[in-house]
Amino acid sequence: MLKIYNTLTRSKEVFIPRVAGKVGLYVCGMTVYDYCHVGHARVMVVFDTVVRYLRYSNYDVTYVRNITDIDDKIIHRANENSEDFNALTERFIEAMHEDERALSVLPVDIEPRATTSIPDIISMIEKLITNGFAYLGTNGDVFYAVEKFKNYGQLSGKNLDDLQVGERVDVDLAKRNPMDFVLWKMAKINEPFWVSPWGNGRPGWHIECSAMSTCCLGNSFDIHGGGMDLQFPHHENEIAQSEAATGEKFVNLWMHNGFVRINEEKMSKSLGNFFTVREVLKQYRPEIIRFFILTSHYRSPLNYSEESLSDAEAGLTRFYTALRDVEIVDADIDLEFKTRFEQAMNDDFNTPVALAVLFDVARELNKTKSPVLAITLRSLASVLGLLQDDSETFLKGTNDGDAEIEAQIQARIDAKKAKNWLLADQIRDELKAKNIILEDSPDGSTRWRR
RNA sequence: GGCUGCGUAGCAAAUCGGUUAUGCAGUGGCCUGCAAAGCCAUCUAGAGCGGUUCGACUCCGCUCGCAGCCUCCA
Repeated sequence: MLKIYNTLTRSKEVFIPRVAGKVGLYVCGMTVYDYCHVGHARVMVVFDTVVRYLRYSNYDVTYVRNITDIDDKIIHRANENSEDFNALTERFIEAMHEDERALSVLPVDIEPRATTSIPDIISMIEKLITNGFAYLGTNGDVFYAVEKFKNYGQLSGKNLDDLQVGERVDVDLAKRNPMDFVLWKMAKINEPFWVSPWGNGRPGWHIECSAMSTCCLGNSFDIHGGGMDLQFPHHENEIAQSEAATGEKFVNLWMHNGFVRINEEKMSKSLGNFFTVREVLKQYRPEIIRFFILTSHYRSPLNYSEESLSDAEAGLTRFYTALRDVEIVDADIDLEFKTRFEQAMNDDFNTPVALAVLFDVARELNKTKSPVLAITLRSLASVLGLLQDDSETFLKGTNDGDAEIEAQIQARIDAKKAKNWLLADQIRDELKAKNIILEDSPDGSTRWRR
């Protein structure tokens, strides 16, 4: 029985899909004006793992994750680069897909873009105006009137009266209420625009997600996810928009993942303290990043550090070492470990506990070399998107220079046969200086890893 | 000011009202020419103060500390 923590109720709930056996999942994706950083990688990996586990649990999942390909920052960056905004977003969408593939993130089912959803966005804004939830501001922008929506604040636990409006941001006098937010923004000179009943302009940020999610998944759907920082105002506003437009309950279950931190501080673009996925990939193999992300529960903070990454590498090495030399056969997996793994994942996708179960499998496997345990380890790990590589490939890395290493190892084997321990140890030390670790087998052969 | 969440051993990270989490590192042993890998054993816990309880790291309250949101943010 799968339980998931619902931000809306602040408790773990037994997951019951609207339609038996089917799950509609929408996750707020990236604004594509720069490379993805580790924080974005966390969203991708976490929800990829959620989807993998739901599918493993025999749910028919429709996974939608949008791309925000028009907004102020994109326009700004395109201007900085003297580049067409479409060219800019295309570049970063391609880069994002590359990062995802590297991290073994499976493609989403539907990847709607704001710029190709304009008619849906306009029609939702029209409904909001008709239903009395939106109005034309004095500057020509269309705004959502938050006080018209009686449950405003239900997700974030905020009360309109308690919010310190205007303390750090100037109040826009075009709005009736300072908390009102823009649905349609008039284009300034030289800005990209789309034609609408309210003039040439572009959609506000929040409305695109309401339009795209309901278009792809229906007025009501099962799970909506995203980073913690989107809880307010983004997701709060999505609820207000969608429910005011459709008159139906928008989403049953809200999932929010925790931040990646650096030195106990949120990793973010605005703070400038971020590492892009491709930067980290220069130093660590992609599976290490994925493993690192899954060593922490998705709602907990995840502190990024060199030490955490090398710990992750050590952990993966242990797994791949255990899998080495064991024949992978087609067999039923060990029921006890399978049950423990599922219990962990059923408890709000508790990947740290699931990994602990896999480490227990690895210990047994090391003791017994049982093919059943090997297939158990590999198939359960595949639910987490891990351990699908060949052991030798992982342990040796992809660098070249292997022939030279093999030659030195042969020289050492000869030295060992001659009981020339001094030379044998010298060769081993030389290789160790190049981060090559040797392991002698009882049969006289030697193998190595990086 | 309002609202969230968190505080576990050297590091990372979970579970759980009473029984070994787990990984890395350390220590002792087995194995090895010596190592490495592996196996076995083992040392470091639960911010502080109260309360509930036969018993609390686990539930409740308060204090302190940290992070986040209230502005774009995954």
